[in-house]
Amino acid sequence: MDLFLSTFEHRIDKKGRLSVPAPFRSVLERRRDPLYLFKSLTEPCLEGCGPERIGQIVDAIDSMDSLSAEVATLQTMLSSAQEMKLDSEGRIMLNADFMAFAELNDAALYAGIGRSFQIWLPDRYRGREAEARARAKTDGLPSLRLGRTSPTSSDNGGS
Amino acid sequence: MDLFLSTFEHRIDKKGRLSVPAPFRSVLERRRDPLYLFKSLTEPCLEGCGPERIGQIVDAIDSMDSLSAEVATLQTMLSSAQEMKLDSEGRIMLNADFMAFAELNDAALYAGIGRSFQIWLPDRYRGREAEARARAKTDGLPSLRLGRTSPTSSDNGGS
DNA sequence: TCAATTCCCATGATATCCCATAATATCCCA
DNA sequence: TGGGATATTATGGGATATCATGGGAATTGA
Repeated sequence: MDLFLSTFEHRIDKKGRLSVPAPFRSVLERRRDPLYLFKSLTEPCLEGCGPERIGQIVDAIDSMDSLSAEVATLQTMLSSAQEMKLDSEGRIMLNADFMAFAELNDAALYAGIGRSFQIWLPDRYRGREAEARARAKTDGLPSLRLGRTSPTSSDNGGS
Repeated sequence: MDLFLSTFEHRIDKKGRLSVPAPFRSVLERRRDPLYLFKSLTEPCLEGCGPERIGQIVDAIDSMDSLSAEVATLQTMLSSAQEMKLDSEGRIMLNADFMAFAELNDAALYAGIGRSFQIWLPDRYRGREAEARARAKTDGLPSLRLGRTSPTSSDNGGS
């Protein structure tokens, strides 16, 4: 299984070009996948993935009640999605909408989160990371009971 | 079952290279596993493991509510995780983020803890070990509840 | 025609490959 | 069982390849 992992900070040059991290490129190339970007629904960042994740969203919409609010939400994701073409050096160009949405200017931070990755304003990302680590220290780690979905964390700080 | 056990101290050379202890390498080779490192969520050290642990985190994220704080925590783990490529001599290169996080400079201490291992600043590790032994002397041994894998040490004295 | 892309090449920094070496551990055979 | 021979390990250095990045020129599009 090859995944998008680790973080990379890259500059956005005057022409608006941004290198895709080489490890991310090789994941996509190995799968012969194009790269899609879309605006995150919940955070001020962009999300990147291959076609299979886009397909999952499309399938989810097909299987849901077309009148539900959730469908509208997923459609919003799709309508911001865009297939990115890489130049011969492995760079993408972010359109003005993407740049404004994530409030990027001259640098971007890629954060690999497994099957997809995010693109953040570097300082904003680092702030979030610090928060998450502080939370983990006080609240403890999420229990990794694998193969089980138990969002009901009846957690208690029991020593 | 082969496990990561014992401790090893190795130098980090001027190029940032660090040998992986031969016993740890042979565990990974026997399983044909690549090596992953990520920043600990609770301690100033790096954690090393095989792909199955990473896969568990990815799957856990997919099965949880994407807005929960726990997902954010798990994503923080993944975005610091990295597949390490070993050179022909069995060394890894620690990036600047890893070095800074664990406050390493010219030496590192590997501590095998079974299914995974940790990488520490040697002096800091030895301090923790002394504390743990002192605690055991006053508090007694934790009861060994077998059959549980919990990498979390839920409470730790401040530091 | 002008502006915005896309293509192509240049470059410095950095990682990777390959070789060498000293110290230690392991083997082998008397 | 001992002790020399051989392999393994950790470590270092030079040469080479890769990567991120920048800029000029060609191309597109309106």
